[in-house]
Amino acid sequence: MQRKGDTNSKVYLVESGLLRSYTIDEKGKEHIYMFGPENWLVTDNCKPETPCQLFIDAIEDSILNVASKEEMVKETPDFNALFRRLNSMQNRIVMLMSSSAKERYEHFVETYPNIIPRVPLKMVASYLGITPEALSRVRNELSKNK
Amino acid sequence: MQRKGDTNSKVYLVESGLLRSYTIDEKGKEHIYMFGPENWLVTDNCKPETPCQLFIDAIEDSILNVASKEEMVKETPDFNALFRRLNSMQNRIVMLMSSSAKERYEHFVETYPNIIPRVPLKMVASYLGITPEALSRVRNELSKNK
DNA sequence: CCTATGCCTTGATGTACATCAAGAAATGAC
DNA sequence: GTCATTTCTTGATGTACATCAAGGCATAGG
Repeated sequence: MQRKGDTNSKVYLVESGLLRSYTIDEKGKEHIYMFGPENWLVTDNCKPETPCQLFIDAIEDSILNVASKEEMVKETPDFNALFRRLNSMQNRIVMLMSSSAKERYEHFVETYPNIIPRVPLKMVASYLGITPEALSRVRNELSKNK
Repeated sequence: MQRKGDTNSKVYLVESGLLRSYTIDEKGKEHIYMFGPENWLVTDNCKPETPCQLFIDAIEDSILNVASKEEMVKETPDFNALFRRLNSMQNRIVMLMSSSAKERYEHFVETYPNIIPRVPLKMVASYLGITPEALSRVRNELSKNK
């Protein structure tokens, strides 16, 4: 139905049935991102033109109302901000489920390089869901490898 | 600025500065939910009339554009669905950062009781970010205590 | 019937991270 | 400057969860 890397910018409104969207990590393990029961809107919260990171398929036989993201944009002002927001939440959840503390930190540094110098590291640790001690060791590790 | 339990249904658009929204768990530890640098919209994604679960305050001196959620609703159709969605993502992230596998499972059962019987437990485990084995042990634990 | 295949469980062991404790380094108050 | 406070680091130990391996129990197909 939808596979990682597709640029299928669809939005699925579930009329009946049950969808799931999920990632598959490098070890081949699935991480379900969301179940989509009746009346849920299932989509990859990435920008319409970018490749998807999620797989979407049906767990039960389902009836769907399919729209394109572009259509939705017309109906909803400032949808770009919403996409950004939802997208970052999504990334966050996926990171929390499937990445190590080190990976989450590296991702954070890449994504929000301007935040790092502006907050105490313990706040970054908190954002990443780890302790300041763990973050300290992660950074120690990373600086050695350079 | 905003404290947990307030029904301060405000939306903060950050013009300059830096906000953070965060939870404090039962051990008194803070879990930052989001940083709000320039041009970000910071709010608790709960319904306008419900008490907030997040604290919001400023890390740097900040200039904010404050609106009420009600105002935003008028400008954006189907905002209710959006609130539900954002709210569930937020809960999810908070759970992932601060709760044990057991707590996450209990929360899931309460929140989506209708999902459980409809999917294999291994999918629930995946949704919770744990292995099927771990979920099995958690359920084992819980059934003993009844 | 027998044999797959997928799901769930249980046990043994490993590991990433937390917790606790202490000290170093930076920051600010006076 | 001194002292206090906060931040960051380092080490020792604990624990929640993962991983690996095996077996039981279904349901489906021959």
